[in-house]
Parts: sequence; structure tokens; C-alpha cells
Amino acid sequence: MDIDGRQGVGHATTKRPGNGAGNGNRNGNGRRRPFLTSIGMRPTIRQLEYLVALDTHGHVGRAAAACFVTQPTLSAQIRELEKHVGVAVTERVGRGIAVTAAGRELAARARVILQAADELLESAHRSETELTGPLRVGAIPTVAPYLLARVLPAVRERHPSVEVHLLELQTTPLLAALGAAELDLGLMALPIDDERFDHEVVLVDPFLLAMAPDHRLANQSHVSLRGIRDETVLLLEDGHCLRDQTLEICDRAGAGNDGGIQGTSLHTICQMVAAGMGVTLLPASARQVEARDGTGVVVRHFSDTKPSREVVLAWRKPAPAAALYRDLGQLMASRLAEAA
Amino acid sequence: MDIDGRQGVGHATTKRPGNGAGNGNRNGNGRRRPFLTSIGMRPTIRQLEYLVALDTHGHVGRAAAACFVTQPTLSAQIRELEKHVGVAVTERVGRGIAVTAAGRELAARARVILQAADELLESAHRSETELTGPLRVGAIPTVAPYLLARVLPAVRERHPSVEVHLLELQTTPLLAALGAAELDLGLMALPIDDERFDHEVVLVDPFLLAMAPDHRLANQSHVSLRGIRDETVLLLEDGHCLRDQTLEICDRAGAGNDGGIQGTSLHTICQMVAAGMGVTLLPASARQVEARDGTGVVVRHFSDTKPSREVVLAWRKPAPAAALYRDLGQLMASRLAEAA
DNA sequence: GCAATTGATAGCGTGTCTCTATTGGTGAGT
DNA sequence: ACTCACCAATAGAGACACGCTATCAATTGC
Repeated sequence: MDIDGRQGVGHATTKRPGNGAGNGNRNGNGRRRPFLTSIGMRPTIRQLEYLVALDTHGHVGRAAAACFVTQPTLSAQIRELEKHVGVAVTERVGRGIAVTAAGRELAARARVILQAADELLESAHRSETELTGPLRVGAIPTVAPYLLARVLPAVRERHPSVEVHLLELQTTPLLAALGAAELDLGLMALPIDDERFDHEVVLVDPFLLAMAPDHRLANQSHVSLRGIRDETVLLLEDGHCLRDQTLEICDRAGAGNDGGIQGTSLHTICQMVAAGMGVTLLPASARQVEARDGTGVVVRHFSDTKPSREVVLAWRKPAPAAALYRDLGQLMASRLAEAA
Repeated sequence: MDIDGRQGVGHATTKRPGNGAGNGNRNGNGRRRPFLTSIGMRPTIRQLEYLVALDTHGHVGRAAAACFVTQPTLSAQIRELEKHVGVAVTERVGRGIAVTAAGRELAARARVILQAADELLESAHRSETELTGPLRVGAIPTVAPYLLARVLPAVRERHPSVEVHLLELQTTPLLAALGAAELDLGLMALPIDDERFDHEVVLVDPFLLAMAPDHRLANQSHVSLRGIRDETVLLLEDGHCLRDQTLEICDRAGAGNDGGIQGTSLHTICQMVAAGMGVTLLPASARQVEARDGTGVVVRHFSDTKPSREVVLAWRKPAPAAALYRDLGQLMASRLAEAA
């Protein structure tokens, strides 16, 4: 299981102009590439197939027919296999052959290998219409705690054999990781100003005004955007896209913001809100967690304009599974729409 | 896992003179043999190696170097693999490549397969000095109940990964099965009058005279062979070599035997002996089981001649593992000698 | 003893794997 | 902004491996 011959030597791609054609056994580095006939090499799948057929039928001719080859072909490959592995797998008995004890053992192992190869093929074919294996998903910190729990069941349902690996990253490093193919999917907020990526909107997430229950704005059922002009709007620290969105909305409302108070997470911000240190813009998706009864935080809808962020599932445009990703995004959107 | 295309069609070896050379894809039956490039075919071990290397290094050049091939070689095989399995395993990202989610899943499965292939190789190499896998052992009925329990631990100790399959057969069918390679080893008594087999003596098994405690010969510490002349010697039914050996000894002792009473097993015979129906020749190896206290059977050694049978381990002379079989026979002999 | 069956061997052709050489494309340094 | 270095894909050629047909050797059954 050592597909790695690194020994501090350079790449095989190093050019050696003097090494002309006609050498089928050396690469640019001059290191020998062991032939199939060398000891220690793994047997061929084909040879294993022939061995299994031979063990199954105990008859070279019939085994060859079952493999759709002629008898000499199967015989030759069996003898090749015997030469490679160093043990006799057949034994002449009468006018036929018998598989030796060692041969039966090898055949049993070969069956397992062929079975695994078939499952690999099946898995590959399933990959055309379904996500399989490890799927690396990144989510921004203002989305992860509130939406993942609601969309992951849909993922598991649609793609049962997928293994989701989660990573919480801010937008910029998330996009970097996505671009470097270190992540397969990103769950984040627009805008994504990068042509390399495509996305599907999974949720239009309105902003609510969060405040302490005894706040002066709490006795209204709705608040106007301009009503936050004189409020202390608590912000997340730099790097969070929610911070930028909040700042933009404040700017639109004509509210200046000193930016003096910063929280490391939305949860922290809400605790500060409950302590009466100010108000904040809370995505509706976070309402159930951060502004439920007993948290000391209440929310009010905006009356006039309806500020919101768009949460999207994003992926690299050229990703082979792009179509599956878009489908998945649409599934997420429908699930979130149902819940609302 | 279906290495069997039997569909009621004849053998592929059927000659078709009109089918000249130049056809690399049809056998004598005209049935197509799917190429490696066809859909449904299993991937090559080599391709799996390249895939694993690519997944490990995430870099075509380094992966190729690790496989001791050039970069175009690995690229071509990866693309071939992609064509076969129908999914993209790589994706260009920046100036390098990345392995797709499906590719990682396939690589994980490939690792398992390569691991299994390595274990197959290791198992094969072990087969040179050690028995592995299913070992089919036949034993005659007058040996099996008394000696197997004593020699099998030695087998398991010397060949830990062997899986012993036991079969109880009389000498003639045992030799037939051994000759047809349906059995690997036989535990039986000499003589084996067949040039196809070789053997190693594991025990010289003296015959004792078994009788009821109140028998007239029981008050002597030893009995002479000629003392059985006037006794009723109980015999096994036809087919047991022990019956033939008993008859021969009786003949040597000058005792006639009517052969009227026959037992189906040595255990039955001994119960008849306990019932006072006669005496019998009991192999010493069966003494502890059949003539222990409370069985109603006592044994006496012969004083003059020491009749015995030779229990041997037998195998086909051309068996590839013949040397291992002989070693095993010698090990059995030493273990049985220690016990005595 | 003779014919049929079975597997091994010999010889040859084709396909495929691998090589070298080159191109296309991206990112980093000046 | 331009050039250079790096990386992977492509093109073309050669060598090996695999599969075929034809034949031989050995054994069994009539």
C-alpha cells in the first residue's frame, strides 16, 4: 500500500535530452520501473479473474469459456500468475487439473478483490447521479449554527452514501478554499464577487432588529429602518460578511456607526444586546436560537424596507458535479421554504 | 462477481478453421470478449495505483514519480479510468489539478483493493513455507477418533492460518479422493499400494488384545499371539483396513475366523467385547478412549511378537506442497512420540 | 490398442502501455 | 505589464503483453 516512492529525488518529469527513444523501462530519472513480471508486483485483475474462474470450474477449458477467452490464453496467464506469486496454483491430476490448497486460498482472496472492484465500479456509476464519499462543505459562522441543522437532513436523504465534512470559515478564506478545491461546497451569503463560482440561493434571510425587552423600540410591533439612527448598533468583528451588510444598511438608514464595540460571534453580540449595550441586526434564520424566550433578546420586523441577505450554496463552476450541487441547492431551498 | 458466462453454449476451444488470424477480439465461438475499454469492465490494478497516487499527492507530476512513470503516462491512464467508470476524478484548478469528491471516494475504495492485493501476495509468499487456506484432510475411521485430537493442535501451531476440513473415509475411497485432488492429505494406515502417493509415518501403533475384565486371558500381564487361537475375534465390517490387518494377524497366529460377527465401528466392537461376545485387536492409540476405566474393556500386550500398524500421513507425490506435507508428518510423529 | 479428451507449448499478430517532445495555460517575479 | 517558471494535456512512436490459431503430449475410456 505504498504508492509513494519519494526518496528526496526530483520529479520524473525532469527532461533528459540524451535519453532517446527505445527505452521502455526507464523514465526521465533513470529509475527502473518494475515490470509486471518482476517479483513484488501486484497481480493483474485479469489474472485474478482467471484464477477465480479456474477455482470455480476446476477445468481449464470451461474456465476459459466462462472468461470469454481461449484455453491457451487462460493457461498462459495462470502460469504467469504462478511465476509472479511464486506458488503453484494448479496441479495436473489425471488428464485434468486441480487447484492446489494455496490456489484455493488465493482464489478466495481474489474473489474479495473482484467484489471490491465491482463495488468501486458501482460506486462510480452512482456518482453520476448521486454524491458519494467525503463531501467537504464550508459554511460562514453566521450561517453554520442556524441553518446547517436544517439542511443537512436533506443532504443525507438525497445522497445517503455521502460523508459530510464541515468547516466553519469566513467568506474570504472560504472562497479561497473553495477555489483551491479544498472544499466542494460553500454555504454563505451573497455577494460573491468571483467569476469562478456559481451558486444557488437557498434562503432569502431578512434582517430583524434585535434589542433588549425593555428597549424603547420594543413596544412597537414594527420598527422603521430610520428608527435605528440613534441606536448603538453592535457589530461583528472584521471579516464577517454580516458586519459589512449591517454597516451598509446602517449607512442606508443614515445611521453613523462608530464601530467601537465588536463581537466575535453572533451569539456574543446577542448576549451584549440582552445586557442592554445596544441593538443589532439579526438574520431571521438565527431568531429561533438567539431570540427565543428567556434569552433576553426580542426582535422586531422592519416596517418599510425589508433588508435581507441571500444565503447561497456555492461551488466552482467547472466542478464535475456542478449539476448535482445545483440540484442540492434547490432541494435545500425547498426544505427551508417548507419550514417557514 | 460473476466469472461465469455459461449460457448453454459450448467451449471456447471449439475450433473454427475459417477464422484466421488478425482477429484479436473473438474467440473460437464468435462470442465477443469485452475489451478493457468497454463499459462494465473492471478497472486495471495499475489504474487504481495511479488513482491512489494522484489522490495522495494531489499533483500529477509527483504522483507519476511515485509510481515510477512519466507524467503523460499517469495522465493518460487516469483519463482512461475516467472514461471507463464514467465520472471525472480530476478537475483543473489553477495551474494544478484537484481530485473530485467522486475521485476521493474511488481512491478510498482503490486503497482497499490494493491493500487486499498486497495481502494476497503476502499470503502467496507465505504459502511457500506455510500452509494457508482450506486444507482438506481425510482420515480413516479407526484413526480419526483417536489421533486427530492429538495431531491437529500441531497443525494449527505450525500453520496458524490454515483452515482444516475433515472427512472420515475408508482407505479405498480416501485414496480415490486423494488421487482426484479432492483431498490434500490422508491420515491412514499402511500399506498404501499406489505409486501416486508418498507418505510419512506418524505413529507405529501396536495392537493390544482387548477383552472383558473377567476373560480367562485377563489374569495374565501379557498374552501370546497364539493364545488367541481359540478366541472369537470380533471384526469390523468389510472395507476397514483394520479388519484386514486383524485377519492377517489371526492367520499368522493360526487362528481361524468365521467372520460371523462384524461391527460398524471400533467403538461398537469394544462394546461387544465388554459384553463378553469375544476379544478384538485394539490399536494402542485407541486404548485411552475405548479401554479406559469403566468401559468394561481391558487390554493386554502381546508377549512374543509385537503386531502393529503404521499410521501415516499421505499425499500425492506431485503435490506442490509435498515438502510441507512431509514436514507436517514429521511434526505429527514427534508430537505423538512426546505424548508416549 | 485406438480414439477422444484435456492441458501445455509454439508462433504470430494486434492492441495497449509507456516513452519523448511539444503545446496550452496559469501564476509569480521583475 | 511582461516575462519566466511550472504544470498538465496532447501528439506521435516504439516496445511489451495479451490473445489467437495450430500443434503436441499425456491420460482415459471404448
